[in-house]
Amino acid sequence: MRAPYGLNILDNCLTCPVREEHVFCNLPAAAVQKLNEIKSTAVYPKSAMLFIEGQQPRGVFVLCAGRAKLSTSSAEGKTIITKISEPGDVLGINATISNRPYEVTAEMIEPGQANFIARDALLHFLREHGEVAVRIAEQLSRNYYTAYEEIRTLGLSASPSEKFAKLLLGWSNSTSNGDPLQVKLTLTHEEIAEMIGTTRETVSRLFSEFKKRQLVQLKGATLFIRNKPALQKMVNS
Amino acid sequence: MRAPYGLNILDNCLTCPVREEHVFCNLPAAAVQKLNEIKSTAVYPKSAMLFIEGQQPRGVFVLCAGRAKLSTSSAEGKTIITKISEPGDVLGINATISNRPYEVTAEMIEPGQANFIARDALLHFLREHGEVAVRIAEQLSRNYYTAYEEIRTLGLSASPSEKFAKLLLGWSNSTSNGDPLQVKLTLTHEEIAEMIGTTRETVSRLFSEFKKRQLVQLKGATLFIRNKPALQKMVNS
DNA sequence: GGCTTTTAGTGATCGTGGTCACGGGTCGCC
DNA sequence: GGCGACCCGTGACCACGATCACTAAAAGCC
Repeated sequence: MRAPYGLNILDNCLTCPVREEHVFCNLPAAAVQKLNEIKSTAVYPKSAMLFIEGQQPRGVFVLCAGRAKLSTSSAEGKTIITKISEPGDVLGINATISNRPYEVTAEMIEPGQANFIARDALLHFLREHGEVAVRIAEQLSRNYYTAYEEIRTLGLSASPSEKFAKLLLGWSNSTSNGDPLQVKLTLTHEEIAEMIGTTRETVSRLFSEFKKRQLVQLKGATLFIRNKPALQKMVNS
Repeated sequence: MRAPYGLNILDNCLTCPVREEHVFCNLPAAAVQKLNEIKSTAVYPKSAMLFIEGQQPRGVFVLCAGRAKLSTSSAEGKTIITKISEPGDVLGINATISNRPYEVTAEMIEPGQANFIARDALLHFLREHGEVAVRIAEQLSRNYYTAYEEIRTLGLSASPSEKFAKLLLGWSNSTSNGDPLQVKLTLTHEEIAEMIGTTRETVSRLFSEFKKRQLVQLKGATLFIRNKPALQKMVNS
């Protein structure tokens, strides 16, 4: 069976490959069973919005396939991307737990699939399954540390080149498959600019400069990191 | 009895004036009793460090008197102040709960007093008193939202004047005593600069400019906000 | 295959805010 | 009182990156 957008529907993406930070993985069978009852699965095209900054929290989304960008923007239209979420991530958890409006907008940047768990059902489920509630608390704590890192990056590193280098190193470390020195580029320069708080043109120039300085090399959509120590020295915080 | 630095020692600053966000206020008598057993009180001079960024978490500090600045700094010596903590605030809670190194440095900017609760004792106490654990979770969530606001400020508002206006408005809203249009200035220009990610000189110039534009007026150490709408229009995010 | 739309690269210009330098003011301390 | 440490104000200079403008390339789309 083929879903729209050439995507295979996954029967149950709650039972995902083990990744330590996955909130809903490696749970007791009873909990998984209950989760399957209260979740609903949907397929999303590229550019679909899972939720929008400022909306009342309806519940959480567990990303099964495809990636989503989390962003927030100002009245003047300037946008910052705070995170690129990958399959396994739980989106909207802070807003849902504390019952405040979603603080970010979640938009699919690839076609994908996600499970939705409504707020009421989730809270009820958490009360019954304390061990999952603990996982949620840990996730909240991790979110805080991630946000904190972002503050350090934005507040302490002055130059775009520094932030750019930090972003590249972050990508090379979190590379899911194989060689940590090659990174598949999937974002536009515009999106990269929104991640490091600069402009598209500056990102273009940074790529040129880094290539010229032999720090990186570009083959197709794959970026090879040629001089990791130099990059690390630029970051050096 | 007089403590050093002309400070009265407070017998029990856990029973503080009610402020909604105070984690340890308005607790059942049994919990307060237990807290008093596991806490220890100390007096700190100005510039004393409660804990330092990167240290293993020893426990939490409940600030009773005096204020502390929370800051983080980069290898090159650049520093950002993320928060000015007031009496009643609990410091070091994220690190202590998640057992990661303190992410900030807490330094007294006035002589003061704080209760210390060691990590083990606190965790044991939380297990016995679920209602306090819930308060802690709420506090963690608040911390996240505060951090998130900081990211928006740093990432979205380009100009120092915008961030400066936002800071002033924040102060005027959180003014503890009376008139929200007058603010007691207690930080040096240097510290203000570290809060909005700019330099001391720029802060000086911003004060001059805002005074010239009749936005604010300075009498001694008190700042009067003369044109709040104009300030809000500058922020406008 | 040719069309529009999106993404990338690059030059020219210009403003903002960082940096450096210096003078004056205030507080605390021997 | 006088000295030193720490703040605060302001001018001059300059580099960096935002903005604008335009072309080129690549990617969807009938």
